[in-house]
Amino acid sequence: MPPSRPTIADVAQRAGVSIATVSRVLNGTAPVDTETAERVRSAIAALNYVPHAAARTLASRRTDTIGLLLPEISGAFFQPMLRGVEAGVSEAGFDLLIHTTQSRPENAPRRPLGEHNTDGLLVFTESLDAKELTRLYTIGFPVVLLHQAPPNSLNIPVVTIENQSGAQKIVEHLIEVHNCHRIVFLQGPEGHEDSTWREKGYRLALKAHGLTFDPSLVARGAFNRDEARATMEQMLLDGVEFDAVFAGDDDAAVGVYLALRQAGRRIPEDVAVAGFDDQVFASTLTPALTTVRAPTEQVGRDAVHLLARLLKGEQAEPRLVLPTELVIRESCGCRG
Amino acid sequence: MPPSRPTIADVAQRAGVSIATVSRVLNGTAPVDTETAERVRSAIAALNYVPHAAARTLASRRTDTIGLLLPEISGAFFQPMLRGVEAGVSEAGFDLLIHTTQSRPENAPRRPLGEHNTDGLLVFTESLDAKELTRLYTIGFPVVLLHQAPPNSLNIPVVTIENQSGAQKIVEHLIEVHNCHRIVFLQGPEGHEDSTWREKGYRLALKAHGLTFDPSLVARGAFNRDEARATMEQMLLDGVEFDAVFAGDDDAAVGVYLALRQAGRRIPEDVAVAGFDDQVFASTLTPALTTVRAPTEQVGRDAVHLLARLLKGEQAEPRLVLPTELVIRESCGCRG
DNA sequence: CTGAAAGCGCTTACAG
DNA sequence: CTGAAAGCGCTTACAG
Repeated sequence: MPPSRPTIADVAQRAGVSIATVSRVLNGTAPVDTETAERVRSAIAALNYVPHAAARTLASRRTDTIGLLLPEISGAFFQPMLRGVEAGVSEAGFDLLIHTTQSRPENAPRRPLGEHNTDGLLVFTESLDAKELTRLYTIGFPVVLLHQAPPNSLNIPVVTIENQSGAQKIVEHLIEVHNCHRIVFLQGPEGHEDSTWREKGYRLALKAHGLTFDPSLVARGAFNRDEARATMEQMLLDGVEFDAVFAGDDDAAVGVYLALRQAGRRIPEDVAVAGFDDQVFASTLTPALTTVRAPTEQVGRDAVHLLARLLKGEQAEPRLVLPTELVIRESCGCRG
Repeated sequence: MPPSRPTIADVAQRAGVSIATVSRVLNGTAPVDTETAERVRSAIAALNYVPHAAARTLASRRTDTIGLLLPEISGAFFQPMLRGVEAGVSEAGFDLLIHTTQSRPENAPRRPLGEHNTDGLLVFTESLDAKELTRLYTIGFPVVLLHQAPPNSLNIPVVTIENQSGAQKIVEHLIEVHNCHRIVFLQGPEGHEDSTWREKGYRLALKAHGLTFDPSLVARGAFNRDEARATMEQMLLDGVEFDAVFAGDDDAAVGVYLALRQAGRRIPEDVAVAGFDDQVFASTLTPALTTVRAPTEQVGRDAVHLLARLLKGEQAEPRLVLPTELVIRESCGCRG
């Protein structure tokens, strides 16, 4: 950077004051004579001076920035969450920096987001390992977890949704209203907590209606269209019998639609289908998808506010569980 | 952070070496005795030491991080671009930090992403003002612009797409194949360069076929579903006559669909409709949308590689214009 | 191969 | 209200 940027010393010199004074007018951290302050301000303007954030961070140990760690950013699921986080961050007066874990180069142990460049972190499921989470906890760095309980029962706050009761309700709808008895459940990715809870809800619903759990009806859909489609095709090939599919989430439900359609099974006449999330596209599918609405945008917003409270040193609830809601459309057999 | 993190001095002390040596094994910047290095490495492991990036940045003036500046992140349009950027960044061995302009708190002149925490910046249309762009250029900071020419004819590289010829081709298709004569054009947001070029293409197509340009057929769709819908409804109310709509982009095309449907106009029988981008949903609309495919993911990927070359001090082309392609489906009147 | 020391650009007690 | 100076945690010539 040859012409290079001006430093606080350049400003101080031009204004004929010490760098301490420049720092004070910059941050409003101590009273400065009006006239002096004016001189400093015009020096700043004349030089087009912008403070060097890394230096500021190093000296002050504050960044006014919140970090968001996600596995990926391009999934439709993350859109509402990002919207909520952006809104929350803006309301709370912070800056937002986002990093997606998926884009990490292999075996590069760098930490693009952490205590060195943020005041606190929002961490979505699977995007930080237990070791790093423990390290952050140990040094007292503020973290809020999204859709994931803390490892080793660390006391890290969590914002998540009512997965279990949502799942239970939708499966019970399938059983009670549509008389389904052999209901497939498609699990999410390995170790994904949302999936674990939804499976519990699924099992509870079966149990509540005296249906026995059949392991051959459970398989991995990975919350992913293509994987769910492949799994469904395999079950069809294997001749597994079923009259409904609870796809785990809406993305997987789309894969189920594709597989069933290709196999000539009608939805909902031959097979009822249900999703989870109520993503934007759910209502535009044919038939419109019956699903569970997850307040994903609110999760993002609430997580930011919770973190903001932590940053102020205030007390914060250790666990926020946002309610989900049944959305009955047509894929279960009801009429829109 | 009371228990606080260990520093390089702690590691040095524990390993019985100087901090310079620790730095060397950390960065592999100079040969270190195997045994010494081993001692240092175990000290690092024992203390769970992680270098403080702000300090490292301040001292070394490198971050190994690329910044991406976007107006927003939750639009469907940005998904492929983000995917491309993530892939490119990962291939090039950098970290990625994303900031959305939209989330900036009002009148807070902070710079969440800049020369202090990144080695270079990818800047999408409208997300950085001319003044800041000029400042970055002046200090020699590497920047690549996306879908936007540099202000004040600064020599900043650009990656964009063939907007004009794409637009011209699709409008000519409407004229030549479907005999449309009164074609509405919906402009993008104020000052949006993609829109300017697409409008030029639209006008060229009219001109090439001897159709006169009618200002009453041009209105703002803002590349936005709801705004396009409202605009379309107003035109319908005003009794403007037209036999086709080139919506500016696919999002706006959805708004056009909604407005036309509500007014009882059939697509394509009464009105032909065309979009731009070929977003994921374009093929699933009813009728399937005729549009122009924009290589948005490739734009993201190429921009990263261009920036990476800049960072190595290599020469880079000042302007990369990726080709677009006509995608004929049903909304123009062709049969799928 | 290794260390002492200067320096990166700021903030913040401490004096005055 | 203002300045001199220490310090934030690193990297990197410079010596040896």
